[in-house]
Amino acid sequence: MVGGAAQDIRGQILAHATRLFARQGFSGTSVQQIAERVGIRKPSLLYHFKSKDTLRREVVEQTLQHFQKVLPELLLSARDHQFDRVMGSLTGFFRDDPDRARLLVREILDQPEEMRERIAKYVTPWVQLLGDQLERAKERDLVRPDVDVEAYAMQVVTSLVANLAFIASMGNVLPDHGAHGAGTDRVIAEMTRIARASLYVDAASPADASDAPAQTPPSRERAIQTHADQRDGEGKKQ
Amino acid sequence: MVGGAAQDIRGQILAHATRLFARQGFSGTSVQQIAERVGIRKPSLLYHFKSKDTLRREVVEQTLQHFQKVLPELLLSARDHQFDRVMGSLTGFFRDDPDRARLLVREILDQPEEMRERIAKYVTPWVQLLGDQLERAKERDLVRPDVDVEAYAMQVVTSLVANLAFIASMGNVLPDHGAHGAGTDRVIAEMTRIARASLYVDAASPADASDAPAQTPPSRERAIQTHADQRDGEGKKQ
DNA sequence: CCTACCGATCGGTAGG
DNA sequence: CCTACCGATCGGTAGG
Repeated sequence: MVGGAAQDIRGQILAHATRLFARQGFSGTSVQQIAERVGIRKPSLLYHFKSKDTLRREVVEQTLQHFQKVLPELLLSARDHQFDRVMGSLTGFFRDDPDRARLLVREILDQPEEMRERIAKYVTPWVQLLGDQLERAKERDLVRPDVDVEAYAMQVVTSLVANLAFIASMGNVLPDHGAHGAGTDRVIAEMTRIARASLYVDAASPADASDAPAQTPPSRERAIQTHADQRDGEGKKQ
Repeated sequence: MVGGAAQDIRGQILAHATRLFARQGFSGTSVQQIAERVGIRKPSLLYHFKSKDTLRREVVEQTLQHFQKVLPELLLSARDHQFDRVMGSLTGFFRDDPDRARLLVREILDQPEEMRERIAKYVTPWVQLLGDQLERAKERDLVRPDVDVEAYAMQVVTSLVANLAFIASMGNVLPDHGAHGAGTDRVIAEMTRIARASLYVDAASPADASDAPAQTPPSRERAIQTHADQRDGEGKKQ
């Protein structure tokens, strides 16, 4: 309640700054430009954020915090199964606002030191948690023995962010054959397939009945193929 | 011979511009900064390239032309086998000068329209050629039937460029366990493994005779696993 | 949140 | 390839 309107302005500044930094880059965007979109003067903006660089930091922090807030439920609710669900949710975060992906890629290039720290803070814990789960799945012979679980997890995140950032900027480069025209979906589908196929041991090797917990007809139930086509609704360009 | 020295200056400008654009971005780099490194004055630089934007275009064009000049031999000499060799050479191009990767990523974000055209010109033909080869390998049951060959090829290139650009900027994010500290190799090794494992049909599954077409112990001859462990020397975490 | 204003730097041109 | 110089814009401050 207190300062509700001021909060709103701060939020507007952050929102417009995110958009512009993502699309034009930090040094390609002037404080003046951001202020214009918000509908205030430049010195007023600099009252809320005491420098352009402060604004940049808060924009990035906000994006990563949102990521951190949303990620846990996805990964924790998904054990070693539900592969497509995890991929779909992860993809969804960046699809909901592709500027997030563009912003992160730009920051990696522009502020590498800072981003190293932020990744250590926001991403690495989850990569390690996922890595542990995969390591256990490996012991149960569900995951290929030669997977470098940490590098794999990091790779999936990297591909995802890069792909979404690139598509957001230039659209899909693949020729759109077929009537449906959703090239983005095609890229994401193949990316998901690659991630899945390179992770799991292929169709059951019969002999590991010894190994697998008794309960299961192991490879089939894996729930992994569930939504192989998970994104129908939104990103579609029709 | 004619204008040899002038050519040299032009080349120096291009070289320093590539470096600076890759590391600081286009709008984060001033003409003055480039001129300083070359050891000339700003107006002299603008005699060789009539605007900053012209310089940018030539920098990008030069990088892509080098790529185009070097790629054919790699891909043509490699048929459906020699997977690791192709990946290695492709990786090598960007490893030789990681600024190439950073520059391309930046251009995708900064000049998406232009990059769409350039990718269509420089990359798509090779993606399609590779796609054709993979499609044939698919008919011979070497490649997984569900691979989207074009999307796959594009994905491999995208991952490669993104990974190298990120590593060039921030180094490796993975904890360096093991004494040697070559985290880059580890990332590239896992990226290569993912690309290979998600492409080829897996090693013969003994008991699924029921499932598999009668014909084949197909997977053995594949020549594909040649260097399946090409990261022994370097990337291994030991 | 504003007007007024700062020094610094930007890309680029004139003119030789 | 240089000196000299241009108008425009940059991030930011003073002061209210």
